[in-house]
Amino acid sequence: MNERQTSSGSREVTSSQAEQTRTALIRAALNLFGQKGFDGTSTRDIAAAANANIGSIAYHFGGKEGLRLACAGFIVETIQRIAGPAMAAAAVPGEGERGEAAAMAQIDAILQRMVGFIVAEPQAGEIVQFVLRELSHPTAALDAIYAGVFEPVHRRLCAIWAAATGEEAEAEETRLRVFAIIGQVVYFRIGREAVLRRMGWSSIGLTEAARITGVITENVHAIRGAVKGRSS
Amino acid sequence: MNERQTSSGSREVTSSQAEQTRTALIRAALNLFGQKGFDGTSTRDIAAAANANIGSIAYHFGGKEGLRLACAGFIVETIQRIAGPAMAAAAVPGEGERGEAAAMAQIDAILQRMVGFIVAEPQAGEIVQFVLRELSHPTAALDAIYAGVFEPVHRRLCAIWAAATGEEAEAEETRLRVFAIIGQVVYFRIGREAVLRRMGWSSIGLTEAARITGVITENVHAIRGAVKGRSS
DNA sequence: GTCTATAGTCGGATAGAC
DNA sequence: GTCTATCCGACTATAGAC
Repeated sequence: MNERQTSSGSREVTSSQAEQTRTALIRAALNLFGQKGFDGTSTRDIAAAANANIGSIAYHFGGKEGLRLACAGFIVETIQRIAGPAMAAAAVPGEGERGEAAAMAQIDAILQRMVGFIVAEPQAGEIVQFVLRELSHPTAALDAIYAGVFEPVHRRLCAIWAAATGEEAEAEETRLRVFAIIGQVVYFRIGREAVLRRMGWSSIGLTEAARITGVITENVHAIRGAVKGRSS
Repeated sequence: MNERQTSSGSREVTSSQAEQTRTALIRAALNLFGQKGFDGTSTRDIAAAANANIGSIAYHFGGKEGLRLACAGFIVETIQRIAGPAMAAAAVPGEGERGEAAAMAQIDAILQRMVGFIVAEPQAGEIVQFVLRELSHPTAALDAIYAGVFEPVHRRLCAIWAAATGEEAEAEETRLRVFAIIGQVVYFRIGREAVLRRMGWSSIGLTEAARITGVITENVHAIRGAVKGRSS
């Protein structure tokens, strides 16, 4: 019932019963929202999946809507934890031939990670689905995700692309170009069902992801070559 | 709008009262399903938007689920009516330098139309949204759309791409490449909300669509150059 | 063919016991 | 903090009047 921290020494890692229920609810909700949509998911299902009771949703999040917002926060944290270090570590290289080559190498690495996470990672499915739904019907949850993920990642990619091509990082053309590159990756998740049928694949695992990465990488290098060649 | 034809001779295109209600329901449903999702839309709303009564849905389509399937059929008809002639008229050119150039010209034209329709056309919004939802959670409606739209269009594009590059039309690489190209276009609809915010646009109209088309066209030409250059 | 009334189900929220 | 019982509203589907 009333769980109290024993006063003996170090506190547990704040995984109180309350916190456990909270995260269990978020994970269950994220999973179900991604799978069946916000409207298609009942709070009863969420509570059942989280092994919690219905009332706890209202208690912890104020209601279903609050739970959605909490999911957005969880997504931002997750992505920042996964992609944050990789992005930050990849300092934008200086100018010159060597810098450009280094920038392209970074892009290659990022593309591979993006395909791996967005397209092939089964665990990411729920996150991607959730975000896609928010994109087509924005709520307050999208604001958090845009500010915490979309904007910084896109800005970062623009900077690296600029370093790889000599273009202006925040030029309209650069921003559009980066969107087009992201689109190549993302479509393999969104159109996954069509891709599977057309390719005769039963799923997108490591093998298939490698094929996709190969094609996209080749495309991006070709585009970079054209952009660079244009200015000289 | 709708031709009022007496049922003398011509097909069932006659707009009897029943047929009128039917199509009004489909259009309303497509709009609302695309906007708020299948689960998020009530039959009451659909009936109200179509100026029909609730019972008529059961009468004409057997229920909400049947209405979804009818929407899929409507989408297939619409797309085939719009894109069908353009696709069919564009016969795959022969081989040789001239044929390849002609194929690229066709691709340019198709890209422009695709961006115009998918990204900028406000009327297409509901169709695109509906299809996206089906893609992420396939029902019987997707089967109809895949067979009637996705498969033929993608196959056609592969053939044209093959004519433009000398590659094999049904090679795994070609199919993936075409998906990547489509992805560049589609993302500007899916990620529209993110694009708008990042670009500082308030909507995607003719001006913005032209910018997008410009970038994507340049990308595709660059990719084609790389693929062609590789084999020689 | 169209409309109304109603049956039957399910969802979100909440009050109150523990 | 957690759980149960319950209210109220909204939904789909259907039967039957017109």
